[in-house]
Amino acid sequence: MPLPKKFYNRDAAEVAKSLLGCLVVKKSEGLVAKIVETEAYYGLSDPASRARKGAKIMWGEPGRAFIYMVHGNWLFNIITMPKGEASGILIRAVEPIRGIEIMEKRRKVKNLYALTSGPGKFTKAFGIDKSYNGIKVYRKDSPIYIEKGKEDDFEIVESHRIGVKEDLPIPLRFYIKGNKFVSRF
DNA sequence: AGGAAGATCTACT
DNA sequence: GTAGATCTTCCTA
Repeated sequence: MPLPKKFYNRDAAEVAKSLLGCLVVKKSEGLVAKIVETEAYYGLSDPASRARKGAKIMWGEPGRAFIYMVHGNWLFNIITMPKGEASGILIRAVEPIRGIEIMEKRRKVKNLYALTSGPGKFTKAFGIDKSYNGIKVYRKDSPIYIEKGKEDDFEIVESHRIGVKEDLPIPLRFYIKGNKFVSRF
């Protein structure tokens, strides 16, 4: 059961925290991974967000995937908040559950922990590119969707964002404490 | 048409 | 830990 659309219709930081422990599913290849690290991005008031540069990003509809290219890497975002806010969540790292062989083949690395421990690594392992831009992650018939994971017991750690030129003074990065697949500690 | 920038990755010291 | 590579989009001439 994918998470409902209204799940994303909240504050970005709230959604980011709720998303930890949830599963990303790519139906066509049977890939499943657990989300272990996220970052929240706000549109207009956020100096790090590119939403302020171009208006193309303002999809307005929560629960849609937004694919963004930087440094030759695709980054996978999910739009949150009601229309016009242009804010969203970046998936920074996941833990592979199913379809590991496919990911390994695509990534060409032998270290399991290097498979998906980074935004660009995750998209490459899942074979995500621009053609996935705008898909609805709350619909089961989408090529990729998010569903609720088991009620795992874990602690959420908050910290500053990574690699951002100009960060906001508040912590907007969230990850599962002690998880080996987090990109940085 | 050209160039700069950017939420990264990898390899090497 | 740090430098260099790499690629697409957007901005300016």
